[in-house]
Amino acid sequence: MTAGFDPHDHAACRRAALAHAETVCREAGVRLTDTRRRVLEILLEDHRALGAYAILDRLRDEGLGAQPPVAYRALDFLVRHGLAHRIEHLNAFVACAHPGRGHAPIFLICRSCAAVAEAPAAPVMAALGSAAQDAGFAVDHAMVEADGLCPACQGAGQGA
Amino acid sequence: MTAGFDPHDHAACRRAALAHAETVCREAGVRLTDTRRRVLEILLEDHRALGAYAILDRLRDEGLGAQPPVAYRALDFLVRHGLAHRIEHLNAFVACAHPGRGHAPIFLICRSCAAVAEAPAAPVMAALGSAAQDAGFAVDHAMVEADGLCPACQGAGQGA
DNA sequence: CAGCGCAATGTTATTCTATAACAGTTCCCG
DNA sequence: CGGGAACTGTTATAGAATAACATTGCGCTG
Repeated sequence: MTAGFDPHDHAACRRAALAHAETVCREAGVRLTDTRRRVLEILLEDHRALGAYAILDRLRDEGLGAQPPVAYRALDFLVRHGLAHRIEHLNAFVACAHPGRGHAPIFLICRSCAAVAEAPAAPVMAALGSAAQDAGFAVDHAMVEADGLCPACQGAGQGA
Repeated sequence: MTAGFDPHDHAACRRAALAHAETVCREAGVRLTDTRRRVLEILLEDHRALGAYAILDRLRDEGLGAQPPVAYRALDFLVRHGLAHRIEHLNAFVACAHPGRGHAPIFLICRSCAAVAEAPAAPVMAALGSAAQDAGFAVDHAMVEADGLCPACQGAGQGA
């Protein structure tokens, strides 16, 4: 169940993610404020990574705040609650693509169209855990990001 | 053969890495200039990630150049030739810990002492490749970085 | 050896990313 | 209604990276 590249009903996908966010926040006793919700909505527009400043520009256009901390605080919140993920390689953020699963996902990042998919992490994490154990290393958090080409961009013969 | 955490003859380790760098450059027909060599030496001082600006400070102290591009160009060169790696999660760089093997390694990063080890990548990459294939994604380059505690810091009961 | 061309360096300036610090506001709970 | 915690607004600054352009060094080829 890789989430991201497959065609799907994206309007439903967004609605579900937003509803899930409401639930998560209610259960955690935290507030999904206007700015936070709006940042999530912006990230949910498509399965693509956005930089904090790109998001900030959008917020500014909408009169929701013009300073970097506004965007960063909302993004930190979303990441903390598993509603979005940070893509280290891009210094950017994506909405979580499969609400409901507690996870440390692995990311497939298309270098042509910038789409980001989340793939099943378990086998990779197992292999990583085993390598770490051999080294006597205790893993807290693993980051797995693959650069490459998504199915659509392979078909289009993209090189960049 | 995880490289990094185990105690070892580090002087020999550095010498070998430097000799390897000479070879690689000679074979590739590129020049290991003063700045490039010096940056590699600085990275080789220990198995730890250094930011570009930390390296730049060292270069400045030694009169080898004071502007960011000096450090970035040398680092790009080293990374391009497999003599150093970029740690995305830290926006930092480490010397390659096992010269000679063509590789896309996986990194184990101690959050207490900042040591970085390279662990065998094959099983992790295999699992990742399989997940990518299921998604129809063509992987160019995979980044795997695990945060946690190295053996020494676990023993010391570190929390930060 | 002259001169061409490429690789590498030096430098200025700028952009992008991220956070510290502090003042003010809102909201919930008792 | 009062107190505290969470949230927002804003200023300022730190940190990471690159664009752009002038200059120098080096090797090759004619």
